Amino acid sequence: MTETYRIGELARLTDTKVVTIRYYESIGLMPEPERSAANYRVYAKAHLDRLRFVRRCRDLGFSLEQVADLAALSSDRQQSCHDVDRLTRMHLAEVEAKIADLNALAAELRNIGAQCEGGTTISNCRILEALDRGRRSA
Amino acid sequence: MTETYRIGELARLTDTKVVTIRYYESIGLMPEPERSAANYRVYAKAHLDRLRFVRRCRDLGFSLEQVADLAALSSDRQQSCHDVDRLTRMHLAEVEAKIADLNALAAELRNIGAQCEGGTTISNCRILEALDRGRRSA
DNA sequence: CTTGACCCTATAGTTGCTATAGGCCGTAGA
DNA sequence: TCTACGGCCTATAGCAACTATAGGGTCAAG
Repeated sequence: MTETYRIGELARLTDTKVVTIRYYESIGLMPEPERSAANYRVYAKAHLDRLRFVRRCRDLGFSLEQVADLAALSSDRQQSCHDVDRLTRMHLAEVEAKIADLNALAAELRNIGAQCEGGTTISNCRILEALDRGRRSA
Repeated sequence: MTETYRIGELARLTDTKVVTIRYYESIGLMPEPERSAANYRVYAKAHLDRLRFVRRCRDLGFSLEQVADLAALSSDRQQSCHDVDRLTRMHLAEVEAKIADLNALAAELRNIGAQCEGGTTISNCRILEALDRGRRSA
């Protein structure tokens, strides 16, 4: 009745590699499952749920530590929602900062790339000159 | 006349940590400098130039491997500029892809965060419900 | 002559996995 | 019955790009 899964099935169901699941277990992010007579890991539905939660958080860019925090929070149903909200906001702020950084970077790369009009040899490559900015005085 | 630098000066001039400079040397990205009688590294202007180039490329998000490629290209002054241009374009494409990813992610986080209107406890936290999407059937 | 800032090497830790070696389990075909 | 195959097991090492630590040598100033 209570259906169980072996590690390979769990991996397929969650689009996770088998080694990654074992890794999550090793760092305490996944609880240790039962073992079969042959010492195979035997997972229950709760493990599948947990792994899906972890993967979804990872897809959203949370670090493993943040995922662990979120998971811990979610299991304490009496607690205030406040910390979850805070974690989410902080993460969003990080993501937005990274986007800003990358946008600036992309602009600069476009700028640098535009210097190259099919120039001839390295000796007068304007891209390298741009990369060298601050190296030679002019 | 030919001015020299010790590793700490080089670090200060390029805003790089001392250990990082040694690390660059260990992976062949920085050439091995002369040594003083006391076995201190003694750098010349060329090393400063090289390190500035490396740091600038890193700031622009190139991987160490890409930096090594760019440096190798830039030293062969007869060669065509084509490869430099290609590397830069490829990198720009990667950066743009990452920006797109992060934008999607930020949108989702904002969406999730908007669910929380100061809800009370974890047991009815809408953020966690959103993170659980796909876990419970409904 | 000792304090303190600097330098040296070598090794281990970080994050989030991935890869490899070496071996057991269970079943299906010859 | 043997054997080949996929799946499972543990343990360890490797990836990027550093950072941190331990345990020591050097050198100029007070």
